[in-house]
Amino acid sequence: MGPSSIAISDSANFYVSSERVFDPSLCGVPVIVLSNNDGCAVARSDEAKALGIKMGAPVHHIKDKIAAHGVRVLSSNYTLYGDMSRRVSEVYEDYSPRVEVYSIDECFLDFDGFRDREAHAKALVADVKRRAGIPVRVGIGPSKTLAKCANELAKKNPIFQSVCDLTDMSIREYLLPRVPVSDIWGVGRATTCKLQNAGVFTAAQLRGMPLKKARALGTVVLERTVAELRGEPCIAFEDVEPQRKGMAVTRSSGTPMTDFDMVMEALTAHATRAAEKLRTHGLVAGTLTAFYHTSRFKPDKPNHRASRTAKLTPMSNDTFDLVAAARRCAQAAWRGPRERNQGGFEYAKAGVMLDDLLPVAQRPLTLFEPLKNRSSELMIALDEINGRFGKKSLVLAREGFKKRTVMRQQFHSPRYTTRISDVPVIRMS
DNA sequence: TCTGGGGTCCTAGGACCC
DNA sequence: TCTGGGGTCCTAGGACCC
Repeated sequence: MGPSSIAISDSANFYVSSERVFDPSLCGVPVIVLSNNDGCAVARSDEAKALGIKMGAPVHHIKDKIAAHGVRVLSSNYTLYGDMSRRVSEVYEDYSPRVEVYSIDECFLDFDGFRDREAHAKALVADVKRRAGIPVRVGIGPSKTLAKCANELAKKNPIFQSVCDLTDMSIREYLLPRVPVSDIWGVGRATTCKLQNAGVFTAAQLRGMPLKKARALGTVVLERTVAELRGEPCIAFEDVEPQRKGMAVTRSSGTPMTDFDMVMEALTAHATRAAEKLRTHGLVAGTLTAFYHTSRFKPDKPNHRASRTAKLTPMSNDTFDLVAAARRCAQAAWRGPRERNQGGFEYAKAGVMLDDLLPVAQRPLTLFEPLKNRSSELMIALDEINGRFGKKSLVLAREGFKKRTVMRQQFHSPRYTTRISDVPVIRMS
């Protein structure tokens, strides 16, 4: 049985807010945080949003704005954000018996049984600000979708002072006609278009759509959304983390990859990282897919997308196994003889995806497998060395020694919370 | 010059089987 | 001459999310 009152708390401009905790000079001024490779803006402060900087805007498209308004630009610092996320959810634990971590900056909270939900939420908002330094907003409702609607309303209307409660029917009657369908959780661009063509523009109108019609127009997902808008919860509260099904490590390359060895260096780095991720989660993978492709933003240049899948038998989380599989895939998909790139392709992105994941303990043994796995000790040593001396201290030679595959991260802030050497020295006088 | 990365779920359609 | 129907499993691709 799920809770009959659900809250969702989300952090405002989470990456920017995290940076501001440790660098107050970022407060009150426009700030953006960039994606990997410093490619585009993935987080913006309110001031940056006010300048018209859009989510996902390529940096080179907005460089005039950045210069003209003195926008502060930061590379993403996921170590910091991950740690701040943990601090915020620790506060949530004090305000709800059940917390579902939904994303790095959002948690669902079981809000059942609190006498004054709004006061409780406001206390939570103040406490997160005090203990973690992060501003959050809370939406409350009888289903996840209505809680999300409430959260949207709290975000967009300062009048709510960071908390909006849609549990009450009469309040829903007043507010749902004011929520556009495009703002509803689970309704994206394609569905918005279909709904509008059918004359459905608001959350209240969508709520009134017959379930069968919703299913025909969309899928079972839209049907669930309609039910949830009516206050009938269909999406479970998941406070135990479900077994993950796949994982991926993919990157755009700073410079175009023009020969097999360059592609293979990137794939080696990604397969290595993927194997590390598997080991941290105590998992093995049964399938590996390697891909590489040219840039979709250069339609005038020769275009090629390559992707191959290999079975990992036995299932594995060993760096050498994964790199070998990635190599087989890359080679099978390579156009022309290895030494030559016959199409003159400039590959812009490469990645490794893993599927059929299983906890190590449940790994099926194969007939000819040695009882003691030689490689696991090697992998433990590898992880320990890289843990102690820093990422990529020890890598496979295949990854290459040249700096060409290193990510561009020009504006990286210090790892304030996880590296003692990064903590700024404060001089007392 | 320079355009992110990592997930989940659903559906349709093909292959295969009896 | 007549040329089924129903089930499962798998995969690719779409849509959506943050």
